[in-house]
Amino acid sequence: MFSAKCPSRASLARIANKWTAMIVILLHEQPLRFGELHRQVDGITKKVLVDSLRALERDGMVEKDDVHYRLTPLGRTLHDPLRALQTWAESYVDDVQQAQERYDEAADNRLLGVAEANLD
Amino acid sequence: MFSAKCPSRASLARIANKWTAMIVILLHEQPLRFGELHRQVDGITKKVLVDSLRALERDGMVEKDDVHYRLTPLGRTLHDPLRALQTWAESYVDDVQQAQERYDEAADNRLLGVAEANLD
DNA sequence: CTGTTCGGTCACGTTGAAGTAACCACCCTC
DNA sequence: GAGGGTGGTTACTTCAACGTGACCGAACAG
Repeated sequence: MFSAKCPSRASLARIANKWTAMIVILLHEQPLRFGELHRQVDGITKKVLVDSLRALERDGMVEKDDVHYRLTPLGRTLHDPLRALQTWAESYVDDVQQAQERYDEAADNRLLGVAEANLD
Repeated sequence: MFSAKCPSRASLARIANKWTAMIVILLHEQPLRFGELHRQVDGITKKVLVDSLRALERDGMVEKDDVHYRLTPLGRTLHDPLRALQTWAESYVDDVQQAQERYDEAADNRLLGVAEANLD
């Protein structure tokens, strides 16, 4: 798994990505047309949405039935793990932001310290 | 959450990434030194490992105690969701690979079909 | 039959993540 | 005090992801 050429690591790289997560979570609620997906995943460009959907189709997670994209059975098994990630992100945003502020402030203080030292 | 400027989406983007997943899973077993991490995460370069660890420290998920990197309490809450992703990847690699082969073969056949049509 | 929306494709250009290699301070040993 | 391992930093390059805008065929609306 931690070996560079292990296919399960490639597989992890494919699913551990924000577009995959958002698309799978949206399609789990209901099949959607291209345009509906495009509107719901705010800020995604057509190109990136097309590329993401093609990749998900290739990996057997999404299929297109006429005009609607829907999860395959394989894709449905992915929903819970990805949903858990999303839930984590929503639950702990604040802690993450506070940690970032503390870290950046500490970095600023270190820079100030260096500047003061240079004044000596 | 699906809004482009929502901070929880930024947060999701940060944790939904293969290096984050591998590092958090390894550090959950035990604190590790830089060199030990570097050896276990096969194929990662020093630069990328340094960058990833700095980002995780900034986000308050990892802290460095003397020479050992360890998960913070916040980082520990991330383990289960990421572990679930890893488990999924290991469980379904074969299905994904088969889907890819089918998809690529179908694409080849479409190309052949076009070539035949051109012969007419 | 004209215009419009939908679901793309194509040909770029730009950005950000990752690779490469050289260098460095610190510690340890011998 | 010379040499090796550890834990980085720095500068430069490469590559994949993403953005942009123009175009296009099919469907449908008027």
